[in-house]
Amino acid sequence: MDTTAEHRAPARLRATPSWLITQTATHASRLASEAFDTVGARRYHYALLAALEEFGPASQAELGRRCAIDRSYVVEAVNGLAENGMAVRTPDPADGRRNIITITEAGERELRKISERLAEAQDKLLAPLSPAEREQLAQLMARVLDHQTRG
Amino acid sequence: MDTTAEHRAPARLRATPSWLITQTATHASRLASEAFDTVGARRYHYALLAALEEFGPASQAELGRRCAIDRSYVVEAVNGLAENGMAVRTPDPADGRRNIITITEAGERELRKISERLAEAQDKLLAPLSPAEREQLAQLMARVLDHQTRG
DNA sequence: CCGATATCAGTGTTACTGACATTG
DNA sequence: CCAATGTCAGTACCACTGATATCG
Repeated sequence: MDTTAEHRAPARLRATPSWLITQTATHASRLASEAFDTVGARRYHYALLAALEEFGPASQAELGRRCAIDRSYVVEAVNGLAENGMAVRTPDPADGRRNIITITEAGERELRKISERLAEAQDKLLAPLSPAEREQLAQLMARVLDHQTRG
Repeated sequence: MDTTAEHRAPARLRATPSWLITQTATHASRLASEAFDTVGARRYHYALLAALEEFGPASQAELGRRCAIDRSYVVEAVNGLAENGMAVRTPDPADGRRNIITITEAGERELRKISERLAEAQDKLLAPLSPAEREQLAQLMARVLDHQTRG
């Protein structure tokens, strides 16, 4: 975007939390994408691998629920992971509808590699905030998110 | 999305600010879109009308810079506004490259109407936060945003 | 028959890229 | 010649919808 904002945004926008959030999210996404690119990964790789590592093998539907990714998109995401040998998809012998997705060692290595790069991106994103302020922001955001997903 | 998260998201995700932000932004966008829909408006209507009202007539390039909308998208956005009689596009007599966009009275009425609906959406989004916490969140976000846009 | 699952086809929004002609 | 502007064509990511087949 060539929108190098040497001007100030309208006060109405700056006073609208949803605008601040979506705008900040754009920068967050760009920085995260750059981090993913350095290891040839995608956004959903990180999410799915994190879920598989933390909770163990899971069905695609459960992965979608965990990571807030739509079922239809989980299909493509798992395809990508399987093609790159980061996860394995096998039918569930106990339930003919399900697939069981399992993370591989390569997937676990990839997850750690992505995490390092992503941490650098977080640092760039939150550069102007102190550690305490970063924590505060994360807490507030998590509460808003919990309310939207659970409440 | 049918991802009714009765499960908890992976700790790695919840510890990643960019994930929290983009996730929250998804909900913010949805709530804002619903608000826009009630008055038949779009996201960029609000942004452009707000800039036109606050700073007066402007070129498309300047509107893009103010609102952080790409030039190529401003074209379509202004088309939409002009078709609905909310703004007028005239060539700049002083600079043959530029158009001058001016808000109409209908546009100003529309802006106020959108603002009301949008305020309700903010309330739904930030429901779990106290007024002080909402202010805190806005401040933190604005600082992050300023750092990303100004450098 | 109902509900969940995996899959696929398709839509809509929006950020972004690259190209182009025109003008300063 | 270079920079800015408006415009257009096209890409990519992702949320979301709806349909379908299968299975419990």
